[in-house]
Amino acid sequence: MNTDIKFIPIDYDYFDFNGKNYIKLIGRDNKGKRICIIDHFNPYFWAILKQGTSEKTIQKIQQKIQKIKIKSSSRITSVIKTELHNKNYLGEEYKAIKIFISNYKDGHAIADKLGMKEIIARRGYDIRILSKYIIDKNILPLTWYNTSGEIIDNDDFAGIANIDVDLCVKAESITKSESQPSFTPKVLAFDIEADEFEIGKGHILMISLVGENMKKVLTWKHCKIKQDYVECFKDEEDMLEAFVKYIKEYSPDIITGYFSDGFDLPYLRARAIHNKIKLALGLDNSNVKFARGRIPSARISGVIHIDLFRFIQTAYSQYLQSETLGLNEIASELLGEKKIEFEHKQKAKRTQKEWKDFFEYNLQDSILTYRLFEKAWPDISEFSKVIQEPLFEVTRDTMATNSENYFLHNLDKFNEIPEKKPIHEEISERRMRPRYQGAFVFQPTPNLYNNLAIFDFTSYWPSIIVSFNLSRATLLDKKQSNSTEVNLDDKKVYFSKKTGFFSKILSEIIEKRKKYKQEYQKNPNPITKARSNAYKLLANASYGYLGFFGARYYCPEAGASATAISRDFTKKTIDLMNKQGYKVIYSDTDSIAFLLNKHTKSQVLELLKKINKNLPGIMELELEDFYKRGIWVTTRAGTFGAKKKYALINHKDKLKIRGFETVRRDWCRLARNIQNNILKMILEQGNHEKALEYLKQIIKKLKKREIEKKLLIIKTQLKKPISEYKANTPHIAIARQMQEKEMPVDIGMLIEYYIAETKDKKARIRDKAKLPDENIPYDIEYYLNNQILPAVENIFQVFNINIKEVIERGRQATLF
DNA sequence: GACTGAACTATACC
DNA sequence: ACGGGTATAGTTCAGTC
Repeated sequence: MNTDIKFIPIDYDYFDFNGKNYIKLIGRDNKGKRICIIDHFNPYFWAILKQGTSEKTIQKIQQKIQKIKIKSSSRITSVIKTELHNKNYLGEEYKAIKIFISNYKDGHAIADKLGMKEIIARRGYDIRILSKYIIDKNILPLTWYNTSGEIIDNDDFAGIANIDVDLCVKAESITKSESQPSFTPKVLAFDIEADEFEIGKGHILMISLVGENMKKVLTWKHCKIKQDYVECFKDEEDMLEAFVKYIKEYSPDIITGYFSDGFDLPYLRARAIHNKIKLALGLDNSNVKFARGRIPSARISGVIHIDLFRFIQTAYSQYLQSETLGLNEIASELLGEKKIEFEHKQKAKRTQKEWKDFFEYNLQDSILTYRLFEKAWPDISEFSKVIQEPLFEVTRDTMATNSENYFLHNLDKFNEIPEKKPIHEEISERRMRPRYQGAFVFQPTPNLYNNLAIFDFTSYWPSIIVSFNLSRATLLDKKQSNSTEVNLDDKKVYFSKKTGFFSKILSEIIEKRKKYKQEYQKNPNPITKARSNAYKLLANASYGYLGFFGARYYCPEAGASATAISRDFTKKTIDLMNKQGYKVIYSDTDSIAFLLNKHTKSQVLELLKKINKNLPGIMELELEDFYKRGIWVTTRAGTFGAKKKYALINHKDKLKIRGFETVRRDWCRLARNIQNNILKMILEQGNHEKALEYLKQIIKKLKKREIEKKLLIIKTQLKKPISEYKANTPHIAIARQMQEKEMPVDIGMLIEYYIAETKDKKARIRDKAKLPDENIPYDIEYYLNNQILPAVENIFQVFNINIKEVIERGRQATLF
């Protein structure tokens, strides 16, 4: 029976039937029904021919290729057909044979059989079949399609249709719909609590589930406690089975958790195995599968599992203020939610009241995850649509991979054959590469400055890459008549002036970013913002991509050229500004801070126009802001001005603090707060009087032991397994103590401690470091000399005040 | 045993 | 293994006097 439906693909999968590859799309129709579409797809790859190979030879090669067969236990893969095309590869024209094969899994094996000397490269066999399908058939995620085809039943394709959907169709035609109504997926958030931190070691005590019209906590513990959302089961096994049942009933498009790739789903799997039950969450009743990777990604067949932590880490973290990526902190920043403090105790110690709080806490985490998902959905879905990769992939891939995928999905417009991924030896070779020289940082003179402004280059790296056409394909072997020459430390490199596909795609990204940013400003909503943001992230990742060892279009020469060009422009602009009667006081990479020197704001804008007139290509300088005051200090050694460390106040009294201890999470709150307040007082008032008084008061309090302990806690991140540390630092000493006490210690955690007084005055700091709950008095001298004074010393030095002497004088004065 | 500089480590800036 | 380089700064640790 035939049918026509309007369908939106959400999940992409594939399967083999009779040795051939088929694509399985899961999504919804416009009435909200769950649909599965089976589509046929013939994977292919390219054999690139030596330029000048004769037609006759090519025909012979094609005939040879057509006879290739790969036999394995489960299938015979053959070449279905070959086609000859005129293609581009790294910007040059070639004849290339397009080789269609019956099963993509044997692509590598078939490519290995192409030893003919006329074939100079084999490409495209290392692209995932689902990406290839999307590129080739142009069936994009989260886009509506009019689909017609034959309804299939459970017996077809060896039962592939025997899954939990309303309708399964074997596609005959799939065409993009004219109307693209907005789509809201059905989402379920979940979170587990266990009595042991280590995966699988303890029991899962409870699981919360939150969706639209769904708020549940499933448990098998303390069932007497009456809470309407708590549902009680006989044991862990029953609870796990109910968890699976509820998810099936709810039938979500997306299941979301926070760190669920790394914790919740591995734990659930471990406990399911222990209880000898199947975690059959897939639409085909399959188990959760874990893909290889640094953090294994948990995949559920037919349902998109999204670990929000992973997406936030790659897409948001550089723009967030939060010091950790924990759910509570991120939710409080992104949603403005107040944090719920909850102390994780050993199970034996919990009171009835505490169990009640535990249930509520568990539910709250799913609520936060659900709301965070709603907030992130525009970004996640736009990312998927812009990059043209499925939701599962864009939420797991790093920015380098996302960028690369964007390029791969846009190569066809340039008739370009994709470059291959580097393999092991090449990767290790690339990783040995010495660093190339980076951007320019201006050596500031420490002082308090008045009346200044900052210019910065918009999208600096992308604009240089585009304007100078820097890329792998445009890098030339030698100087040509129409090439750009760039001087690097040890050599000269040349780039063609004929615009390459990399620059073209990147300039499109920048243009779209501009366009959607304007659209957002005209019509501010989460979708226009997300679209603009997706292009911004892609543009910003392009420069790092050039130097990344895993990149298909790896080109450190282009990266090094971009920085060489950047240094040139920044320095030239600084010179020009100084000659015009301004005084540049600082610069880092793409920004220039300068004194107005009696110039008016409109004169500054005129200067900006003048500079922009002479900038090449799409390079552009813009005004960041005008500032009332700014302070630069010396380094700790005190001999010269510190780079990457300054504080500014604009004309609306808004502070901008960079690099100071205030913004560093590995300093105690006390030192950070004092420094922040002192910077604020000095910048607001233009002098240090009030700040000095304030400092004296705090030091008095410190010496009288009136400072709360929570202000004295120092937090340091554990960045690798404890055993790999060569130095025995305070945070490692504490981490070891925590392990002995069987407290959870894991990579990525912030280790918290404070410095306590000891009898041995010369004891090492690590020997004085104590866990926060210990009751030994804090070490006054340490907090004074190693926290407070280092944080404020060079600020007062700007006013020629030696703060140590002032404190010492104060001490002697009290003696008299 | 005090001192010094290198090594190790963490974190920020753009 | 899962963008880049530049920069500051604390603590430990090994070598020197």
